[in-house]
Amino acid sequence: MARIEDVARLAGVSIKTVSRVINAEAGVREPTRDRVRAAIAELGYRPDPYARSLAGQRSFLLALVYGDAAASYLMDVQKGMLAACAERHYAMMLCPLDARSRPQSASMGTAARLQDALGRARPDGLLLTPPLTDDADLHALLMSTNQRYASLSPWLASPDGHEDIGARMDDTAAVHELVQALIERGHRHIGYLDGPPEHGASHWRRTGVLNALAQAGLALPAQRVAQADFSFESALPAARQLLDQSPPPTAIVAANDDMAAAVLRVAWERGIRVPEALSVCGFDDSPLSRQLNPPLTTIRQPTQDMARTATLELIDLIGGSSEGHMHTLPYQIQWRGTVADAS
Amino acid sequence: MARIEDVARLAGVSIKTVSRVINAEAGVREPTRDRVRAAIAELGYRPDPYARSLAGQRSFLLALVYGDAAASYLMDVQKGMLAACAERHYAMMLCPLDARSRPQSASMGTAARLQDALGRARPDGLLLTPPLTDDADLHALLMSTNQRYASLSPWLASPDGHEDIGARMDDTAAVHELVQALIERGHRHIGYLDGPPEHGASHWRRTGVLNALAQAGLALPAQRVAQADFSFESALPAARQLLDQSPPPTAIVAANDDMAAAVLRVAWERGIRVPEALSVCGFDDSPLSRQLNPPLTTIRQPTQDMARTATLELIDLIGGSSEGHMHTLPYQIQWRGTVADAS
DNA sequence: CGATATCATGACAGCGTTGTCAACGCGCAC
DNA sequence: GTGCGCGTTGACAACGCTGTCATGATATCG
Repeated sequence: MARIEDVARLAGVSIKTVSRVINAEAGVREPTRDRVRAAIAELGYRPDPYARSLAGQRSFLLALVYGDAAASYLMDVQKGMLAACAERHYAMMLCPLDARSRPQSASMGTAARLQDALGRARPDGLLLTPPLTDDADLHALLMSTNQRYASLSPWLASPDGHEDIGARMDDTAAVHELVQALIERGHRHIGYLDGPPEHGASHWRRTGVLNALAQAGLALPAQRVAQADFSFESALPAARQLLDQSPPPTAIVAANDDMAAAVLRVAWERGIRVPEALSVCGFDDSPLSRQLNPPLTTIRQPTQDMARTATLELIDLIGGSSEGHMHTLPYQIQWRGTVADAS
Repeated sequence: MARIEDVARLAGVSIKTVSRVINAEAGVREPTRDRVRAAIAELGYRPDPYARSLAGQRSFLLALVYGDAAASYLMDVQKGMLAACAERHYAMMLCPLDARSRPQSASMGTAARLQDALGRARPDGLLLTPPLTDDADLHALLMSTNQRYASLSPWLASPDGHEDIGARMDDTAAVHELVQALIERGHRHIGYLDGPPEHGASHWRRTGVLNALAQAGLALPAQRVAQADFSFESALPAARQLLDQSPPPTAIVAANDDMAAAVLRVAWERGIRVPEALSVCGFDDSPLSRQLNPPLTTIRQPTQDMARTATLELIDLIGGSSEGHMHTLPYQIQWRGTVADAS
């Protein structure tokens, strides 16, 4: 494998000049630069990333930090982040903080597990995905160690003066718009299938339901709300509970697609026709939503774009060319086969 | 941040001895080892991974190399690989080779893209997932650069003398068993929804169908086979094509769950009742298969275990404690609601 | 009891880059 | 002609570890 020294010899310059060319630093005359580039190409030289990291105090490595999340969501996050990494010549590593991936550390908190993982490879920055964006210990650790990081969702209970960095979408507005449309189509008995209350996602989406109902002069009685943990299985009993009420809801909004699928399952089991007798809405626009029968009405979250945007923001933050912003990306309601006028 | 020198001073030993303790090398007396460990704990010392990589010529980094694959499958692969990495103190990076993640390199072949990616971070070993396991250029590149790697599926067209390393399952036997059971339940008109012919997965699964039919004295006429690319969308026209034949098939086996979902969609559109009028089977046991209505009969692939096993094998290969084996893990047929006796 | 083998430990030279700072060459002003 | 400043380049010391090999201490053996 060629080293920088070989390139320098071939180009007839010092290794420092080669280093300058590699790092696109100023102060190298164009002809010299060209000679060096030619030498690099001829030798097929690739700078050793470890030597670079050691000497330069930066690794060109970003880590994706995540807990338990739906496969399709996480996959989109990875794609977006990888796209940004490819654009800026960064590499990307995975840093799962859920207990299952690291059985031996089940007793540690998320912050401790993160610290442990960061010892093994030292990324220049981190991208946090929900629900970890609501983990106060994690924020505290990252801020105290002066780690650069971006988030894919604002910190729900962030202290005063904290500025989120990354990208988000307006969950509340999206759900508001969705529920408003349901109301316009005649629905008055609308059920809501919520996620864990400590998750920002649950909070913002629930707020959207409440706002839309309140605006129409409607209330959300306790028996029209059920709670689960965003998983299909956990949502089955919750969906049954909602459908057991009388009068039954004519529409159910779930905080994500997996839970909406559970509503569809229960309706199928009971012979309740969707959308004729029951409208169902999800959130995420996962592949699942298109594969269900009938296809699910849901809110498209621009997950890939958000991840890419947040990652670029993170890279700029690391490079010092930005102080860090939180970008808000547009959602889109996907009207599909699970919604009809209230009968 | 503490360095090895600080630990050495505190423990009253040389840095080399600390290095020995960190790397669990032999030749350090137990009391000394304890003093060093205590010093490490007291300082909260974490060896710098880049210095380690530079000096030691190894990175404790593994890369997952993949092309286009279903989200849930890839997620399981990641989980299994991450579990193995955590056990052995390796870090893991992602190396997607599909064109979308690296738009600017759309014109490069997979081998060239891999080479490009390997320049950015130099993993000690790679894990290849299908369908890249069938990419001859990739194998050639890896073997010529003497890279260690393992695969999650054998190389379909491997040259003589090539020994696959990693983990697999017996696709052919699984599908054989599944189709045999369909035949026993009275099905005689069985359709098969195939994947791309150049994929090993397509080949082995199709072979399973053929074997089972042949064993029962049945043939697989051309009009009972349709082809798609493993995606839901691509399988919709293929499913229609199968159901347009007369007599229509009483059962359709798809080469994966997404394509089986497409069969369910078309049946739903046409009012064909599943399983009463049509039995449907998938392959993968993805979350989707459980969320469809009715839930899909499918073959459980122990993806996570396979990935973990293959990764451990890879690590042993890197460490020289194994010459590399291909492990075969057991499958399991998940009988669910989409199969009934032929009417 | 001395010679030799074995074990535990340390000194020191890399590993392949980047950062710092000095040196050099050249043009321009006085 | 001399001096100054700027743009360009290079020498060399880090960066924080591991590998090699020498050294001293201890155990083994005849």
